[in-house]
Amino acid sequence: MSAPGSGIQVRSKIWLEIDGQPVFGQGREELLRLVQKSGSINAAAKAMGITYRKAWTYIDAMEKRLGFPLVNRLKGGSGGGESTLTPHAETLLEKFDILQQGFNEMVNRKFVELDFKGL
Amino acid sequence: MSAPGSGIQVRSKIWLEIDGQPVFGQGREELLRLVQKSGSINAAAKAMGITYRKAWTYIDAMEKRLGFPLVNRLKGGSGGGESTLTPHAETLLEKFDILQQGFNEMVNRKFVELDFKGL
DNA sequence: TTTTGGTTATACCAAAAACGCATAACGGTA
DNA sequence: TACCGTTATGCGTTTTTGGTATAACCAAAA
Repeated sequence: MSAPGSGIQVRSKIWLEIDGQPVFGQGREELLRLVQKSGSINAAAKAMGITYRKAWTYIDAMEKRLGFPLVNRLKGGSGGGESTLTPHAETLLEKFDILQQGFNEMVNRKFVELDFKGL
Repeated sequence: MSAPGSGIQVRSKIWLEIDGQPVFGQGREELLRLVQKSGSINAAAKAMGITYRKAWTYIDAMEKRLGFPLVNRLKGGSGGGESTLTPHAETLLEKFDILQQGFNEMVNRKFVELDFKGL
């Protein structure tokens, strides 16, 4: 058996909830950023390595729980369709990014200080 | 529909992983503390409002992944049996508690500063 | 020696959630 | 009108989770 504590690592996460239901977190942030960048839910899903179905479900759930749209969707057209972020979504991304900044680093620093590896 | 941002709240958590598998977090910390206090996995489960089955599964998974025992278990005997924490478990609880201290408060402060309610 | 009682341990079935494939709807463009 | 790539969704399958029932265990009491 390996030495106690080896390979152990700390992880942390922040997310938003409404009525105890998760509404926004790191994974969904990345998804929205990729939609913003690519103009397509489909392309964003591929970039994340998840199915379109899953990406769509995430976005749909977010919007239903928040009560306002995050993505403007267009079906058909020249490119087959496209998706852009609403101003609400942009604001959300901006604030969440600030909220998250530095937290992981801080946690990791404390983790090392406490010497979890040498339990 | 309600005003945007109303009812929204921030949540955060820290946990330990080995090979990407969760090994220790807030729920499991509480479970171990209750085992410590009551001397029984069964009593701890009841106090947390979960089934013995679930509590046992948590502890078993933690031990398997960590590679060392957290709970000394005794079957049978006068009280039917009993469970106590190993020194490793005590150390783990202590360190994790420090790691977690202040984290939630800090997140909440930043959340208010950013005015998520008024998205 | 036998029974009792409360705990640990596990097998097994049910319910729920996640997953992903298949298919329809859509509308510029050629 | 046919085509193409995207959005949208139904539905069966797989995986995960959960809970109930049951066995194993052993000190002490009967």
